Amino acid sequence: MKITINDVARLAGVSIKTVSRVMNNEPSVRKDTFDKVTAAIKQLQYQPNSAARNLASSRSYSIGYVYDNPNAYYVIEMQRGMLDACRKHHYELIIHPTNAKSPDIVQEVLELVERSRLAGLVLTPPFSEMPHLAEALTAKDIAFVRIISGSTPSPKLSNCVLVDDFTAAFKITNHLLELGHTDIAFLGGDEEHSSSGERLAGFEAALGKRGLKPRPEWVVSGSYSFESGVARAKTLLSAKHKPSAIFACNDEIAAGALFSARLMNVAIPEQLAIAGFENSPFSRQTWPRLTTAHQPNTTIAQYAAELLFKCSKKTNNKADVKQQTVFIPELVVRESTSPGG
Amino acid sequence: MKITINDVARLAGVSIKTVSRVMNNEPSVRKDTFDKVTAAIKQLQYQPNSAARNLASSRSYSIGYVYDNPNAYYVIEMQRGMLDACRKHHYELIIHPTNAKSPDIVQEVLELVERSRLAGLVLTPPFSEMPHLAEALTAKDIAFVRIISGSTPSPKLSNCVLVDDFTAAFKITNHLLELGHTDIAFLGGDEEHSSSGERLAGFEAALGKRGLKPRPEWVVSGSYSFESGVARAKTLLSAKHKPSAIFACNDEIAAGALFSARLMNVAIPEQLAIAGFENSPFSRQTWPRLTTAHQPNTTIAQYAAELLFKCSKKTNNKADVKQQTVFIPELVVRESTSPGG
DNA sequence: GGTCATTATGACAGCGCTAGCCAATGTTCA
DNA sequence: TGAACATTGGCTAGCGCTGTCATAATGACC
Repeated sequence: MKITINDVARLAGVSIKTVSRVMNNEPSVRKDTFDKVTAAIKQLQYQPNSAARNLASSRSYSIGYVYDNPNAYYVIEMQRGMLDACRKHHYELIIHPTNAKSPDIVQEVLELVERSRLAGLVLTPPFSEMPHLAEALTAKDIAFVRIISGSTPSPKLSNCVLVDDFTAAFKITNHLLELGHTDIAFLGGDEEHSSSGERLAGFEAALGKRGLKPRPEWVVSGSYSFESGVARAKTLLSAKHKPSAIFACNDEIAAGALFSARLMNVAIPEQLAIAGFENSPFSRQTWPRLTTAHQPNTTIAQYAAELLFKCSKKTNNKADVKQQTVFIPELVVRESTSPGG
Repeated sequence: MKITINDVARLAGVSIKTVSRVMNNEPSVRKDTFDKVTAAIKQLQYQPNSAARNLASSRSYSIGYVYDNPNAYYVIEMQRGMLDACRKHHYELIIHPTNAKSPDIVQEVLELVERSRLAGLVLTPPFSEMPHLAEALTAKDIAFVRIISGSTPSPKLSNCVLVDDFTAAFKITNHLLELGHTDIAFLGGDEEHSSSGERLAGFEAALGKRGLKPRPEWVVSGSYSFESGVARAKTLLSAKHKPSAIFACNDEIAAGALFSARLMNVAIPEQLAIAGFENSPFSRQTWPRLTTAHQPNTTIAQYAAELLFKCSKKTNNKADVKQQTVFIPELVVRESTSPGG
């Protein structure tokens, strides 16, 4: 009942070895041979036995996604993207939620790779921002791709997918400036995340371009949480001189700020414009809905996984992998900054 | 470098086969032999090569989680629980997000099982509520465990983990009744989810026990979304005779209702008590925070996976698997119903 | 103590594929 | 035309484990 490589070989009129060559994208297979085999594979709906492949080649056809992120939407979208890439390339995705602050985190990840014989890893913050983890993986010759905040490709950032938080923040700030706001407050996220710093830099740059400077008391650090947004907005809006707009470092903070504003009878967006970041479902569940920056997480993750496959496949030379792609989150204008949406 | 079954056998002074027996919990291994082998495994930190096991036994050590649920928190918690169980039993979890409404969904799931050689599946709604899927899996002799809404074990529900939405809804309603509310409105979820019906039944039962009946116009169906909560609460609160409490079928609906109430200057909980369901992070990000029912998703999922392992393991007789466990979500009282929390 | 039933253990053959090598063909280009 | 190269097949040999079956150890019983 089960279709083996033998059946494919027979149907295609070639040897097992050649089918294997095709399956593994090995070079030196003529185009027409390749097509014949591909057709046979398709016709028989041949699915290679991955256990046998893994065993024989002593490498696995699965990649790992290590995460530690309270933002469920983010995680779901990331794994969705990786899964899409995996399906295309007949890989499997092994997910591994864990505690990033564990002291043995490096060891744990290495063990994961060994135990599940992973072909590589996709790392998101905070794992992608751990230099010692990257070093350990490199030392063990384990392929990995990092998704990190950044705007300028550099040799140091090889095998990275960059998300340009700077430019996105610049765009959001610019949007607020174009609406006539100059008194803009910035509510940062956790400072250990580089994304928060990048977004602040983008904010400052946009102001600077117009000869403006942020008021120091309006650049308030905190954490990426609803509560943190509530508290900071309350303070800002209680002051004598109030900002006319708030740029929150993510949607949760923005929702918190919005909440405080409502409680204090501040009309949104008439008296106060609020912008978030992420375009999480959350940003559509406030009222007014939040202007935000859309991060195409699924696409980013898919791209990262594809990059990983390139790195780990023997047929590719590693030289061309050093290229870096930069994703720029898009501005999404909604009612929290602009009455019409 | 890599430790194989050979190393363990040598260290324990037994044959490879005996180590294999121990690894697979096969019967007829003497206690002292078992201990010797176990010690050796531990000492060497032996990790069996799953590819080899799969190949040799032509069954896999991985289970699948098929889902289609917009609620990211739910999905994350479920997969977390399954993953915990998998780690314990040296299984792997294959996640498979898909579209439940696809016409070929049964075929798709069957192919997934075949392709990834899954040992079994854990199904959550809506997949767990598809009779034709269950039939197809049974016909193909594929092990699966369903997580469904229900309160009474029955032979029909073999290999099910039940979540007692009825009793939880009863508890929530009772909580509102105890606070003195009698004018309670019910905001339902999507009607195709049996959970919504179960919760309504629990609501009605609690009222009935006190000789009360729900007012028909206060039992409003809709969907499990924020917007649906906003709209329905607005209608309710615009009527001449207003409810003094709202039982929303999930936290999103409750948050929407809360939002409408605030807009209409209805004080929470003084003029209107609101309760949700799920205890999602969402329920802590409103203000006041939501009274809700905590569904221990991670535990439920872990339990379901364990049950699946029992079903699919050859060493167990299937008779004892028919037992059904019922999880009852716990009442969590917060400020949206009771001023002090 | 001997016989038989039972349990515990081991030898051996693969699971379905890949790897590496060499030989046998084309195919190309000087 | 010949040499160099690209393409394919045919072998052999596993990968690390499990299944099957034979064998050895143990126990029960008269």
